[in-house]
Amino acid sequence: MSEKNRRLPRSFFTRSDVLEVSRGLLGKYLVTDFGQGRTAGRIVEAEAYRAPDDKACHAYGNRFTDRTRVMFARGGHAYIYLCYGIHHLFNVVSGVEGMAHAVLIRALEPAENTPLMLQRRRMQRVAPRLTAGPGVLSQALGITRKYTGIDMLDSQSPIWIEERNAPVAEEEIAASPRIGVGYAEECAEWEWRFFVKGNAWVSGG
DNA sequence: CGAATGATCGGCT
DNA sequence: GCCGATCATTCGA
Repeated sequence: MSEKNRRLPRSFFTRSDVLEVSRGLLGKYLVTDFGQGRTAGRIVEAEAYRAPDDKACHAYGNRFTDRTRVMFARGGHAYIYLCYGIHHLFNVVSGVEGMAHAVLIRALEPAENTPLMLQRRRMQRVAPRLTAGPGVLSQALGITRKYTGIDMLDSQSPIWIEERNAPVAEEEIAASPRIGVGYAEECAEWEWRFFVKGNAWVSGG
């Protein structure tokens, strides 16, 4: 790995403020390599989820089940689950062990190996629907829920996050309520969705 | 064990 | 803009 492309350290993920981790992930690169070619995208949209007080979080009230178990692991693990029976949604676990915080990655700007992404998406040409949206970006990068629970700081991990020196300035970041969490009562209003203003790859919502 | 419910997407009108 | 797909997970009986 070159000096410019370096994996984020554990300390990036174990910070206690999941909102800071969410904003900090904008401009970082999500990379996968399952042995059939590396694919990568620059993160341009992310949402924070935080137990125990956030009703939109799967671990609300610190609910501990087989599915939510990995959210309680220390920052840097991957939490991936199936949504609407079809879509695999990728989250970055944050906080120290015992804190069930996670960041849903909602959109990527394609950065590496778009031919393989197009093939996985069964698309002919590059367009926003290639990676704009949490379900489609997982498909483009080959991420499925069988990888939930992996530690992305493990050197053997096929999924990881790196810095490539393409930072996002604070003033480029906008916030809004999270998408699709209308059921979460007062938590639905919290502006915990962060995205790069004006970026063409941000999902419509 | 049965029933309800999604942190969505894409096709059709 | 609306609507159906499709299934793991969760909770209550």
